[in-house]
Amino acid sequence: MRTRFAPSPTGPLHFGSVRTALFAWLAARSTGGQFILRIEDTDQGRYLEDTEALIMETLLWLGLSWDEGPEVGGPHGPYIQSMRTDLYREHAGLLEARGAAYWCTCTPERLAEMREQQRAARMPTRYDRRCLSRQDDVRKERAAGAPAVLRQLMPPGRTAWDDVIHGEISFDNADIDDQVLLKSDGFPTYHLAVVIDDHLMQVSHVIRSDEWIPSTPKHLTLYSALDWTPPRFAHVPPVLGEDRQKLSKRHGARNVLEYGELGYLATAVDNAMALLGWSSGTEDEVFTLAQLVERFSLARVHDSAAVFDQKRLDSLNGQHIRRLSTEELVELLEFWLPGTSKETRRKLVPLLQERMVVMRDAGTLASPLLGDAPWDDDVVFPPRKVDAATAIALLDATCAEVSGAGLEDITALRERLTAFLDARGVKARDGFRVLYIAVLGRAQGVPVFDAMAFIGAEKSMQRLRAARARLEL
RNA sequence: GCCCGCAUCGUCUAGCGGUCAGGACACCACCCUUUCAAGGUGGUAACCGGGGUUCGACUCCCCGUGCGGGUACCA
Repeated sequence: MRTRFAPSPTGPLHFGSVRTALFAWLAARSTGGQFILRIEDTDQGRYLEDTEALIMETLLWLGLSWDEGPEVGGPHGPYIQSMRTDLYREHAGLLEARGAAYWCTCTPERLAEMREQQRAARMPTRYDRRCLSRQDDVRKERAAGAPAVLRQLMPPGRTAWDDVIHGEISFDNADIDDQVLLKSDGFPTYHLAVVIDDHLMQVSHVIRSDEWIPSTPKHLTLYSALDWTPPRFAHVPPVLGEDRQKLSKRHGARNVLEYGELGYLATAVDNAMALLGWSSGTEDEVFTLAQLVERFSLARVHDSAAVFDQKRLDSLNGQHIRRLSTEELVELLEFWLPGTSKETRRKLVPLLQERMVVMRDAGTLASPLLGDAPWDDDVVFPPRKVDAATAIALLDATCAEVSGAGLEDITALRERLTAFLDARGVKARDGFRVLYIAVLGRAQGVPVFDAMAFIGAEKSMQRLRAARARLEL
């Protein structure tokens, strides 16, 4: 199977567009085929500087490498449409010679007016083929330098195909417009370019977003006029935002790369995207990219739109973090806990791993251990169910224990302090909250005794005494 | 307006004529527990509506409704 992802460089990639890329990539990889990246920059007006680089960076971050495309090249290049204009013009000429396309000199103004009238008459809006019946005049106008476009001549009949996702879909050709193939600036439209490129690049399965369904008959007609065997089409449903609107740039859809900056693992993002419209058929849902390759099949891709759920991503990210080996996490943490040694991170991992939702959480969790533990002003101290006298006694007892027995055996330390609280009729869960606040500056976080062992006896006692001082005021 | 697609818990989904309609996220409760998490157990929660077809419809067909998309010299 040969698939491709063909984005236009009009902005960063969001969850919806990357999901389509993931499916195309997975389809190719899971069948031992090739994945092609092609940049569709035929619209000069919407082109946005630097987005090719952004697109490639995004795909690479997610682990979606391409076999053919920009940078890596390939046997069917170039893989940037603006560098293939000769190819498009050549085939456009062929189409014209075969009577499958004709020139049109209608002005945008006339076209707009025509559509307005059709709409007012409750008719479908389509080009009325005025120029088709006056081709001699059109030829003269073009010779005189009049701007013109090449239009596809939609033949009568019906066009149908067996969509991989949707099954049989068919259109009455009469409902389909004579699509512009070559714009007056000489550039091809998407419709011409996509057909030529997919064929020349030997794409076997066109996996693209649902929104292309209405133009597929145009493409199929082109394949037929060119005497080419069309590829299979797989139109994947859209990804919707919480507002049930299709994810789009103007709708605040986030640049996928931002998830990385927020501390999401690429593999978790891949996993979350795959689950939007695909399911394994088993009850397993947590997969790495490699595991997705093993299980993926286009046949199990859904045909209805999916609403993106951030909570689900969070959950998946936490699960992927927990599945990391200590060494893997130690590596990854280097970026999130700058300035720490590998040894330090190794000691931290057991305390952090099961508490992180995103990598960024490591910083929050570890900060009281790596630096100061600023007091959280919202915290109630002493905490509920513990009076000041008990809190002071506990703090003193802890200090005495630490200076005496040290922090070698925190299990024994905990047991002695539990007994201490017991004797005073205070539940350990309530009493120890005092220690959490004293040591971490807040009521929750990594386990206190581990925290004390980490920062050492000296610093621990300092914090315990500082907390005690607050109670005496 | 015209054309096309889609429709199961709040969300992602399993289901492919006969199921107590299953799982996950979220939510709630309990257990575990030095906090918070994690983990465990249990719970609340769904087949858009109406007609058919059939002994039997979530599953098939039709209509309606809703949502999404297309209707550009944008992709």
